[in-house]
Amino acid sequence: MRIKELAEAAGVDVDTIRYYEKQGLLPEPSRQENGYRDYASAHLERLAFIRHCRALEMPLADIRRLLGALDAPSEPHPDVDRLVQEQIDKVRARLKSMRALEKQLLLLQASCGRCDEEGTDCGILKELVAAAHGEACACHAYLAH
Amino acid sequence: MRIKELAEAAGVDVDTIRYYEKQGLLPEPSRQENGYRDYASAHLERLAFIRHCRALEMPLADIRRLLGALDAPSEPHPDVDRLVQEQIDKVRARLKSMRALEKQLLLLQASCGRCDEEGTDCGILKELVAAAHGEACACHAYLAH
DNA sequence: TGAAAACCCTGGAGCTGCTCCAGAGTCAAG
DNA sequence: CTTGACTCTGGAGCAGCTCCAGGGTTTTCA
Repeated sequence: MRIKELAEAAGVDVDTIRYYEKQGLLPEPSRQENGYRDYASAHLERLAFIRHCRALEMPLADIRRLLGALDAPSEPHPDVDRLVQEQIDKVRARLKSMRALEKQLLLLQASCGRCDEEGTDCGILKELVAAAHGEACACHAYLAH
Repeated sequence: MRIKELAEAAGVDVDTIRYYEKQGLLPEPSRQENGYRDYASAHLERLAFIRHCRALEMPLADIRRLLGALDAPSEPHPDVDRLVQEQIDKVRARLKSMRALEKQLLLLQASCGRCDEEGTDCGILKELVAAAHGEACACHAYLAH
């Protein structure tokens, strides 16, 4: 399989494949006589695994560990459980702050008094300035990242 | 005010201030005789505004536009409203995918059969491999970003 | 008084996870 | 035999910072 075939099969960019190889996530494939990379089905499997983990927003470093666990199936891999838990925690923290974010933005939007046409006295800008001034601004408190 | 004072007043890193200056978000302050930056309270105000917008996760380019609107209060600024709306849309899309993410991760976690101690037959890894194989995997469908 | 600590400057590299580009080689179709 | 599609490598670019090296300045305190 040449790189473009693999890319299409996995639904990723050709460059991404080469990037994963450079990062040590995908093993170097054998080469054809002309120097082109020559992939086997094992590569597609591994690439699909990586993409699935990425869809779960795991960082590449974590995926590397999972792959290591996959490669040594008979050894204990206490990391796996923890990685998933950490990922869940990350996602939940992010969810919380995104919900606060949405609320703030909606408030902000509501404060706008049709500034598009009038061109003056924009409620949104006023609100942002006031909020930046601080005392009454809750955002900075609970939007900490 | 020297840069560290400003940084502490706004709760940002000194480097971040210099970065904003380089990016044209913060006007260049005057300099003391020794070449140190010398900030006025207007800088603090502007920096607080920027940080507030960043807390709402607006990209710097959008903030630049808002600042432009602030600097020309008598002119019409039809962008402001739209920027806020776009930001709301972004946040909502992200919320949706994060919720799906959380669900997937919880399913994944539930599939683990105490692999930490046994060291073999990790349900999570099996699940990830199976999911990567594809047919029954919903993640890739609705986690598209 | 003098030394050490803490601050400031600039320019540039590093982080993540790709994506894109230049410049060159290879291969198949018309 | 030319055109177009593919491949290779190495490196730059994106966002939004953060950190570092190598130098100068100011403050502190013994």
